[in-house]
Amino acid sequence: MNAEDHSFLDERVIEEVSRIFKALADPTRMKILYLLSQEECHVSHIAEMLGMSQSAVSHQLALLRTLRLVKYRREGKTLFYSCDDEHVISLLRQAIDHAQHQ
Amino acid sequence: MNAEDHSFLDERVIEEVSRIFKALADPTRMKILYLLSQEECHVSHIAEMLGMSQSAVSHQLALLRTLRLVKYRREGKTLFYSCDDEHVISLLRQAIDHAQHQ
DNA sequence: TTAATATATGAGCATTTGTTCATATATGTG
DNA sequence: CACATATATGAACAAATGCTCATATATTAA
Repeated sequence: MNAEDHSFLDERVIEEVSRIFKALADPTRMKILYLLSQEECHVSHIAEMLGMSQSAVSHQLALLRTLRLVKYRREGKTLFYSCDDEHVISLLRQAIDHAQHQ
Repeated sequence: MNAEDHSFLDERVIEEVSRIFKALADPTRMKILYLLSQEECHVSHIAEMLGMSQSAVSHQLALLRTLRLVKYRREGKTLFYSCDDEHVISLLRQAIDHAQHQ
């Protein structure tokens, strides 16, 4: 097969997919996304559930926000986060299912 | 929701899924896997197609081998690599499709 | 055996990443 | 207003990552 016969990937697509997989590749972010796929959570609840500092969780949420994988709503002093990309959750679920059944 | 009401993930599963997504998160490895999902390739062919050094490609192939995402067969001096995990290719394809249609 | 070719691998290095610590910002309360 | 609470954010730092360069290994041919 020669180069011209291949279906190549657009560099933009490669970067976009890379960003998504990078987001999913970190255990902390995986846990956060998995948690948020089950219920809307406020920041300190996530921190408590994962046994992590508020700061560490907040930094990771900022990253997930930048990637538009999560969104939030404010209720007084509290911010409630939830998933904002069902497709990414679907990828995560599939990978988890596969890892669990092997 | 309390901690005991959650479906938590086994740490082993989290690490396993993290390894898979880390493998997919790098543009070079994505390109290699995508190429190998289309055809069996020898190392220097991959290097040429991706415009990368033989060494860089070989290092990444070593990593993908460790994760059992690729396999190879020898033919003389040449090693032919191919994909060894259809599920991971499926995850990659889905992510690519999604990135392409948005 | 010597040389050539294909690939693998170790060391080194610059960049990226994920955390902590300290502090800033935003909202609500008295 | 002052203060408490919830969250965000910048700086710093250690660890992980991906490449290059030099060299090792494996196979084949002369």
